[in-house]
Amino acid sequence: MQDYIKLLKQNNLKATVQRTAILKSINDAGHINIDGIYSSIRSQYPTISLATVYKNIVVMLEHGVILEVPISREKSKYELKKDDHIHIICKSCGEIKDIDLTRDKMKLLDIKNFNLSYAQINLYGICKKCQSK
Amino acid sequence: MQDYIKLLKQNNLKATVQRTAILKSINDAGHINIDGIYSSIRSQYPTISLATVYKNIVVMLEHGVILEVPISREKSKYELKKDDHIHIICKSCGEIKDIDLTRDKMKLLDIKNFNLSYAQINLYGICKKCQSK
DNA sequence: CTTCATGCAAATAATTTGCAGTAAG
DNA sequence: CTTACTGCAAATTATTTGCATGAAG
Repeated sequence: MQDYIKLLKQNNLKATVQRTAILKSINDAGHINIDGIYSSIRSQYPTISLATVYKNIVVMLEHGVILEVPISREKSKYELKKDDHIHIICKSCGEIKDIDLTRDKMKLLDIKNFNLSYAQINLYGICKKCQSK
Repeated sequence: MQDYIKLLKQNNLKATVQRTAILKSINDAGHINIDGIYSSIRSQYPTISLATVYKNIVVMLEHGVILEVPISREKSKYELKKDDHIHIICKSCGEIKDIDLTRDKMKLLDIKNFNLSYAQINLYGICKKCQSK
């Protein structure tokens, strides 16, 4: 829990009990959507409001504490910010597994056991035109 | 237009004027969200309803005619189904450019001119557990 | 003909906002 | 203290649904 407080302060955010609970929920799940976060926290903090979860997701995204994982035909999930990695997303159960991009030992087994139907590779940044604005 | 009719019939869908208009709108734009489709079609077919656009996006996704491009912090865009490719997405203007995965001549210039901040690589398929269900 | 799609209006779901009270630093 | 966060309720936005009519095959 101390780690989450540090993480928030490092990113210029007040460390409230709601925020640390959200980060814990995300970290425990790995990848989880808004409703999942809300219901997982409610058991511990029955008074937390859904609006608070929404507001904090926005602010933590803006401050780079978490990342959104937008998923075809589903509500976005969220993860703690970490090194670049590939998501393998099961279209049946929705489970998401991370494949780290450590060049020397990419987990080929996980990919081999996965019946791949399609890839979605998005690179985010600033295009040439916008760079010169 | 004839092409869109063929495309729809090949995928066991009735070729209505609304559907071909949606496909044309998507193809013209490359990548476009629901509202963009709706407003681009309205000038030609003022009577089309937003509900029809929604319904047809769903059915054309299910039949594999189009693909959803879910985007962090924005409404999903849609594209015609085509060979695998990478999206480079400008976080400033939202423009999406395709990078074809033709191994021999990947458009490196486009990537070089792009100020990359992060990559999002999602592989969709069926995980081992679900395969044996 | 028969089946399925359309457009409208209404229903539901998802997300955002305003504001008074409260906690963090 | 001062600023910013929370929770609630209300507002807004996004998406889905039901149904009578109309178009496609």
